[in-house]
Amino acid sequence: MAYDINLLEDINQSLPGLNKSEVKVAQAILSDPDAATRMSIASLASRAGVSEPSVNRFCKRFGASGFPDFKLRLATSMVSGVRYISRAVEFSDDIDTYPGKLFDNAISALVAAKEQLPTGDIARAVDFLAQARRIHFFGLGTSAAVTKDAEHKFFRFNVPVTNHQDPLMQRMLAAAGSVGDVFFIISHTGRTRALVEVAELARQTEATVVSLTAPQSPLAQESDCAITLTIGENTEEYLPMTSRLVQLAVIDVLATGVTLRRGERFLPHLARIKDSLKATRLKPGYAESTE
Amino acid sequence: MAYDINLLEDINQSLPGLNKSEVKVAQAILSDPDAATRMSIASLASRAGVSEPSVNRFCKRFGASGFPDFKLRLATSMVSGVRYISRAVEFSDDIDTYPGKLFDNAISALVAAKEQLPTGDIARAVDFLAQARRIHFFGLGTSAAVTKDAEHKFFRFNVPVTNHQDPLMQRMLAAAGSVGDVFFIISHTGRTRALVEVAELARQTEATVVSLTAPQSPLAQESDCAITLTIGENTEEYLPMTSRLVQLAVIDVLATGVTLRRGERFLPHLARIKDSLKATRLKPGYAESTE
DNA sequence: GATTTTTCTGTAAAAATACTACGCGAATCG
DNA sequence: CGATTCGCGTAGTATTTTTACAGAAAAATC
Repeated sequence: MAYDINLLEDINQSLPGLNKSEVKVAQAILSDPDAATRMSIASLASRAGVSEPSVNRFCKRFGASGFPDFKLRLATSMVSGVRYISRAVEFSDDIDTYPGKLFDNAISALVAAKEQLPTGDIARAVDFLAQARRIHFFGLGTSAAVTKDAEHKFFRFNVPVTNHQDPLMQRMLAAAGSVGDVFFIISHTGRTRALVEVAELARQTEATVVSLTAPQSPLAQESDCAITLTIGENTEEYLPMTSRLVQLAVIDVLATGVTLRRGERFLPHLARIKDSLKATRLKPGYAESTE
Repeated sequence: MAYDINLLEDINQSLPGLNKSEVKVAQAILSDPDAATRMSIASLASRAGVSEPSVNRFCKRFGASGFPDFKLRLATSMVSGVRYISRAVEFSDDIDTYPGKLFDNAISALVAAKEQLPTGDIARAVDFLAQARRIHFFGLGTSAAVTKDAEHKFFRFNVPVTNHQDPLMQRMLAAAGSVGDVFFIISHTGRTRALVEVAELARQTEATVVSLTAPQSPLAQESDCAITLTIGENTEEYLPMTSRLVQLAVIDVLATGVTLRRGERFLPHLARIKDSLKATRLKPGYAESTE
């Protein structure tokens, strides 16, 4: 139901072009939007100092079918509004505020990513990965941690997996690519020269280049299959945060895709890998995960 | 207004303990929650095959003041675009289902973690980290990728940071700990013997042990400061997923905490680090992130 | 197994809420 | 200055929601 992402913003912006009574309604809503979602049309009218039909007209002006519908939109747009915007950490934030903000940002990044998942490309990437004879995960900087995680997931599929941060190693391996080699390159910007060049080198061989990066970036263009996502990394921030989370989630999706492709008979294999860790644990109580 | 984030999940879970007609209402809502937010109580009642008061009672049972209030909650709880119900991936899932499920799981893990954040422990951990003379990030298995990320964040604070996956290196460093050394140990289970032993070794020195792990785990008990979270890693799954995401988010929180502690005069330093990457990019258009 | 008690559920009426039609008054334009 | 348009509120109507109550079903007790 693609409602307006931010109805409040809309109201605020159209404030100048509104009638006298409509302005009153707008102000009443803006002054306490949360309360507005729980009021009856009568209460809101009296709080704004106007008549009920004025409120109703106001609602219709903003595309709602009536007052209840308007309240619904207002409520939903506020949730998403909180999620999508204005959660930058300030220096004045204390311990009770900034952790929540950071989590909200992370959550909204995932929500946003979920909505723009390029399913087709993911399916193709799964194809490539499932059939790979060998997989190389390459990334630099922050994305290096993601490739490490990817390595950790994919070795389970009984495919040789490498993971290099050294650009020279990356180049050599890329140049030595052959049929069945998949070079999986992760770069948030898709503009890191070293990685784009690796992609170019690999393309000149028979190998396949799959990337997880930004749309229309040089890296995406150099790839046989590019999974591209626009992640609103808060540009104010000096520490990169949300992009890795999304990248990791995508890696999860790909690993799961390959698992599904392998079918149920593959589960015992995964279970064996997991069980192998039991002995490393104190009190074998529950030994669920790899860590 | 802290509504339940996952009203749908709530409904789904209380399904067994409901009356006959309430079950009907629940099913009607669950089958198309989006439509339910736009229906009148009469339509919903007839669709569910019950009377209007039954719907009303149903709403009140879930903490709403009445039907309109219930619709509001339902709508807001759904906005996040997340069907918290989905959960486990099935082998019958296709490309259009399982990615969404995985993202939903990731999102709900973060939401859950956000609600149980041990703020006090986080504040103490930030204290330790901000004053550290040296920081060692240790983890094994999946958590190793997280420590890699942590290393990547914390070196920016001009503190020597190490990150070892080799248990022997970990032990030696731990044994050599001294005042000002912080050993930050990440383990989802908190029962990995090698890591618990490292914590013990470090505790015997003047160093500080901070851990990110499970509540009441041996590792948590061996720590000067333990950030503990219960993360519902789906035990059916054979690939660990959500725990790393949460761990990464917590690392973000800690890094941000240290940044805030350093104050605004520290920003230019971070900006310089970021700028240093510009030269590695093609078309210097926008060079926002470390990757 | 019958009876009492409790719990559930629907009917119907009352209350609350939202909408429409209409008309008055102010602003605008000729 | 008059005519027209537009904005706004009043009052009535329609819709929706809630409450009160009573019958039916289920559970508990004897």
